[in-house]
Amino acid sequence: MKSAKNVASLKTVASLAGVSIATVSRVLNGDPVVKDETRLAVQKAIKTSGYHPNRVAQRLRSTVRSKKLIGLLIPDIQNPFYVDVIRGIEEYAYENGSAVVIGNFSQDQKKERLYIDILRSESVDGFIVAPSHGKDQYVESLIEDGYAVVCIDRGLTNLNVDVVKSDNEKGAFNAVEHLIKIGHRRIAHITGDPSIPTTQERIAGYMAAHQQYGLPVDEEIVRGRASNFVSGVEITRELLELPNRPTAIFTANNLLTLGAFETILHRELKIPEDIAVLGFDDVYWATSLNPPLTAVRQHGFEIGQRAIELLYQRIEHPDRLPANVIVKTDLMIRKSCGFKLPSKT
Amino acid sequence: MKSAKNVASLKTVASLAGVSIATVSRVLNGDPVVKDETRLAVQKAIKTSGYHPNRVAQRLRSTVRSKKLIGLLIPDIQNPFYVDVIRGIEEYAYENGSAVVIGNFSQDQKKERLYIDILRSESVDGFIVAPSHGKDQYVESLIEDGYAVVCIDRGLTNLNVDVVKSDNEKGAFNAVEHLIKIGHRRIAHITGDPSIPTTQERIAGYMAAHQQYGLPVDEEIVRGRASNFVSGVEITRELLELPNRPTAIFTANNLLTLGAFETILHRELKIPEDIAVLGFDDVYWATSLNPPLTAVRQHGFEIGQRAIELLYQRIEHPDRLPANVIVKTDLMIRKSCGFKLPSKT
DNA sequence: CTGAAAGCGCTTACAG
DNA sequence: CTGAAAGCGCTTACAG
Repeated sequence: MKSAKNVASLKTVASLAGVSIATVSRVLNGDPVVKDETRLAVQKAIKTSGYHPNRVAQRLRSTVRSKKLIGLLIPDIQNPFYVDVIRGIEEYAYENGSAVVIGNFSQDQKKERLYIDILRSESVDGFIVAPSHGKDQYVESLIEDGYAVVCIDRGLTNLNVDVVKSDNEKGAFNAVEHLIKIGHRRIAHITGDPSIPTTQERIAGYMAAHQQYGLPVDEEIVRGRASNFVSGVEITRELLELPNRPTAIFTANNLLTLGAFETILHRELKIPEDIAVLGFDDVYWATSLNPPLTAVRQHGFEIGQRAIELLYQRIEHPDRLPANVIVKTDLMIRKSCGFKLPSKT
Repeated sequence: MKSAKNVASLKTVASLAGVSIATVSRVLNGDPVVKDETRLAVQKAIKTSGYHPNRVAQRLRSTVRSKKLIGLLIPDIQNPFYVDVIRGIEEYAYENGSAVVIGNFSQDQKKERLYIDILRSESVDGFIVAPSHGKDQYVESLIEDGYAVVCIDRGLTNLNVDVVKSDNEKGAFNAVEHLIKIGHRRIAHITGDPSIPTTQERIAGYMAAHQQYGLPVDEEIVRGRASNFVSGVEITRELLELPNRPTAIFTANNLLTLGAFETILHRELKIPEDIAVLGFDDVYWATSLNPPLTAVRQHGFEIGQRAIELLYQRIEHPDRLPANVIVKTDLMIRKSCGFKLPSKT
């Protein structure tokens, strides 16, 4: 019997209940037309046979789009922000009987494309994607082919599509404003990968705060290459070696923050006395850092939930207008920035 | 054209190439019987039509088990250890054309069961599971029904099954031995959920080290309830308030470590001078903690890779004997334990 | 109210 | 070497 999955099918149930498979199917789909007596018999047969519908066959057959299988394309599963997003999506999916296929493409476009191909051929009912950049043609083609698609974290420049993301500009603005208010005048910004839209939005917030408070921007201390840990380490090092060192660093994501923290502590400099650190992305280990990190919290879980809600709606109403949901961020003030800047110079 | 996925099928390709769908199928599956001329024509038609096989139909049709779709059941996607495992599995799957469906059941047995049902009815070709406990009947039933199953992190007590996991006992032993060697004599152990096998194995390692070095164990400072952050906070607090406070704490996973760290720093105690901390699970933020954490590194990525390799083998040879792979751990010595215990008392 | 039948996109003996 | 046909497990008009 090994390796033989003798699963009950419609046929099993039908013969057990003495009806046709069409009738069983109707009962399963809650068709009210079925006679009560028949329904009861079928339900009993379903129970005793331990029948579970075969979703593969369902998916192959049905022409109307259902919500059984959702494809999820994540740029980096190691980033806790995306883990929160995933949890938000999964919780909702779970409650509504959908399954989620996660493809983690690790910021690799070739991998992203492979996953899109696979998920297409698995006939997923919809996609939730963080496009690798603003004009991601593979994601565009998905929409053009009529798939239900919701973007998270980043939108598409050429196409009008449902998007759910944080208010990056406002979040960055609030962060920098906070630094200014507690006395900082020379604030560095370690940005993420400049090609990613989010990076640009956070830079915009940084600039806007300077503008509003009449502070000049020194382009020399606004720099970024990749969005990863190594980049955080390197750029922090560069900043610390500047003759006119900044008094605060605003990092654009949690990996960069980690790089900055490690580099600063390694040099035996004190946070925030020698240099303050404020990071975009609040994460679960932020309060265990020493000192605890002041951070811009993104609501990843909510972003995930809103995204899948929109996806459900999109599947039901393919023609409704695309929505653009901006989720607010919160500034979590802890100790890594200090309260008042020590009167220096 | 909106919402109408006009995808090329075998039929499209067949008529384009002027052959039957059977022939197209043969070409796709590399059947050597096809005439070269025909093959070329078909291949050209495949290209021009942009054909991609429909995996749903393939899965429905084929009786032999393939490796196209792997189901992955993860107890807690927020735990970076599992994220590493996922990455290991995914990388291998990606290279071999498999897709991975991840179900994150959040230590919730009901959710685990739902996901198993869903994945069953998606006809996955195999499962990789971390069973919620040693006698997880739902996982057992999977094996009994002939599915290919590989367990990670924890095995099954009643059934002989492929297992890949860390050498928990040895890892814990090495950790405690290190603490003893640098002078600690009173070492607390904050354990994970006592019902999880891994917890027991780590406790065993703790005990073995004490035994080997002739150190008595004080049961009062070996305690644990859940495997989460809150439990880490609470138990650390209890330990710190003991009249005869331990000089070191060995925490059983990264969440507990975080709880301990935060609690200790919150009391303005110094690590390692006032109390040393050594954690099971090395994580990417461990070096950014202040002081950097001495930790037992598990090789999650490798565990994932070994698991999916075993799964592939199991699918090919359903009857080969179950393997039990134990992956070694490494002790990463950093600063949270100090080097020599300050001569105290 | 229920059943017979077609068909979703494939694969695979079976003929020829 | 290639095609016609059956069938995987469903759903859904169409008859009755």
